[in-house]
Amino acid sequence: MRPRPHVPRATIADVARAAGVSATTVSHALSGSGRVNQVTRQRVLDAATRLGYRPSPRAQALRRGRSQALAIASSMDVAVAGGAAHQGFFLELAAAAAERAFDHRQTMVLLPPMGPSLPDALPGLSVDGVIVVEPAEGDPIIDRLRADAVPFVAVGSFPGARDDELVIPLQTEAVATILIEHLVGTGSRRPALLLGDRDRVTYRDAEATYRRIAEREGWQPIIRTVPEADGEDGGYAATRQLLRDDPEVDAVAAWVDAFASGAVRAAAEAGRIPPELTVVTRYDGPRSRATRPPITAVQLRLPEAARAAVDLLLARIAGEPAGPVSLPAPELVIRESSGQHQHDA
Amino acid sequence: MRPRPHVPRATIADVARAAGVSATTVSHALSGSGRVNQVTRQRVLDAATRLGYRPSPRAQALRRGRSQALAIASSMDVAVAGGAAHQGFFLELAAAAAERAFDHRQTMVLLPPMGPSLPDALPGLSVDGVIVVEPAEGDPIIDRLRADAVPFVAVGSFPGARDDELVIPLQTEAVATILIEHLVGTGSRRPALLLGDRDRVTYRDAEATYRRIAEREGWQPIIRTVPEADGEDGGYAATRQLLRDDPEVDAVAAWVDAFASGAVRAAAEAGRIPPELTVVTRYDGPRSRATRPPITAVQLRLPEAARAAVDLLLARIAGEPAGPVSLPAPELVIRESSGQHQHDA
DNA sequence: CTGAAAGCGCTTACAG
DNA sequence: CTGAAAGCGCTTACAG
Repeated sequence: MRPRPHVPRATIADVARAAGVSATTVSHALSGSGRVNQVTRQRVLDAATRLGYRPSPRAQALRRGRSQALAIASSMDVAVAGGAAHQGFFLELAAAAAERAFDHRQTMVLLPPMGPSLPDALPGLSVDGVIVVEPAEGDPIIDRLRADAVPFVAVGSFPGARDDELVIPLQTEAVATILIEHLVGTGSRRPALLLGDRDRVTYRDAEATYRRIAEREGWQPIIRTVPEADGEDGGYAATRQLLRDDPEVDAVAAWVDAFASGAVRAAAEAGRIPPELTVVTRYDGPRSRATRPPITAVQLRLPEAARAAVDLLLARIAGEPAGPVSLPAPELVIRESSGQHQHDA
Repeated sequence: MRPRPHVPRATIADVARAAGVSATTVSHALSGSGRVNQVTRQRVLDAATRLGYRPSPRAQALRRGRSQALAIASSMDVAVAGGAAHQGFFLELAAAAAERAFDHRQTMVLLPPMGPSLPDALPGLSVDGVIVVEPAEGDPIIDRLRADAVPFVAVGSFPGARDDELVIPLQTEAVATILIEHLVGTGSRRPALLLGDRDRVTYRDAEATYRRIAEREGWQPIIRTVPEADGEDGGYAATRQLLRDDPEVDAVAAWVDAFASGAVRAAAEAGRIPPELTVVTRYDGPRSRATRPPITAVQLRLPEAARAAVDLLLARIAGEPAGPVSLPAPELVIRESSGQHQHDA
């Protein structure tokens, strides 16, 4: 029972010797490829079991040119995607993607949040494809992947995507509409929009939707840009300034959840609590729930998106055509940061 | 500028040819090992740059017998560690571990939460070592790792750990003491303890600490066991039963955060809200913060633990002696689920 | 300082 | 049905 420690793993040659056949036959018998006599096959199987043989994944990877591994990377700055809390959007996707990959007998490599050395590290990875979360315009990760011709799929559309590149849309237009219409519904007359300073499709869609509805409602558009790298503090600073510049502002749609936490803090400091000033954000995650008061946000269906990303990427790697992706519709989750308005209405 | 697509990656042979030297010399020049003439080295470097050469990680892995990859696995059941939310304890560790691994030029494989097929998949992984989160008695992951002689480090002590096995203690005694003494401080006279149904060191320590303090305080020990696989619903059911059996119970220390959410729900249903019935849990994570009311818990210093785990594991793989690990002390985070008592006291 | 050769452990035409 | 041989792309004694 007790396996001998420090004994090197059995190789295919060991099994071949034990079964009295060639390595070729062992390979065929174990993989099911090629014709092998039933009796021979059984002999090989027995020998393999007896020796506790497991094909070396390293050798298989080299020989096949496949690592049976995928990676997932976020192109968001650490302050937004990682940082102290290490929770949220990216990890929710990563966990679901890892599970799905495992079901496909693939491994999922968790890459750290975007930093200067991340793109350079990509070519050294032993993976067959990469999932890129919300790439931006001129994303260095995308550039690198393209240059090295490694298959990838983006979660979230991105500016400059080519026709043959795979994208799982995060329905950002629908999400933006839900959120901004919610502001309309809560009676806001002067809502501001807080976006990150990169060119991302989610920001574009948010802005377009906001402007469209603003025009319809007769709002004067108020849009501020926050450096993504500043995270929560950036949202705080921008909101503080906003409220000083224009005390009439009665709502803040902070697109990034970290910004929203900062916005809530700045609002509280200015004595502007929920019924008087509403804060909403795009992603309903640990952060929107943990902030006091909790922040109204949208259920984005990230696990479904992650699973679709894995399936699509694997199909692409295998050279198979990929079917169209359809995700369940996003849903508004009303929390205290705007719930009061709701009741007032 | 624009790299040609579909052109296969340059190999060491291509570089050798371009530089007019042997592959051996290319290898030496690039790795810095062995003596290589400065002029020759430069020629090699130039050729490598020109061709965009990157050593194949697959070939290096096979040749060196190292994959430059680690994996992280949770031995907790899916209902506790993963499930719908996909957040929490395990992911907080995984994210910090991935960052640290990256700093060491290693890759981190995110394994899905424990399930029947997980242990069997282990030998097929191309990794040099594994981080196992909170193993239990007879843990199948540990068994497998031992059998295959793959280096591992446990985050959290575990029953049956051998002398030469690496462990990052999660200071469970200190944590248990902080939590139970907090119940004393809030004036609880009849606190119950909710543990999972596996044999884990954290449960052992919690129970021992609880019994010790109970004796000192003259409490009658009330301990219930919940199937880990039942997650939040298990905590709910156990607490409901508990309150029916003994309406005098005035506090529940639910060791697993999922149980604690269930406990809060059951308490609310029974009309027993915070000042009257306190709930505390071990891990201060997204779950304890997101539950209404938020739950008093302990800041466990998981990122520090994850970093120590990576460092230790890498040292072990390299055959280096590993220094002793010391983590910052855990700290109580008082939230509404017990905060009122605090004020009453 | 430089290179020919072996070998890491497989898989896959190819031949018999 | 079975096996000898080549080769995936490196690194590392070893020899010169």
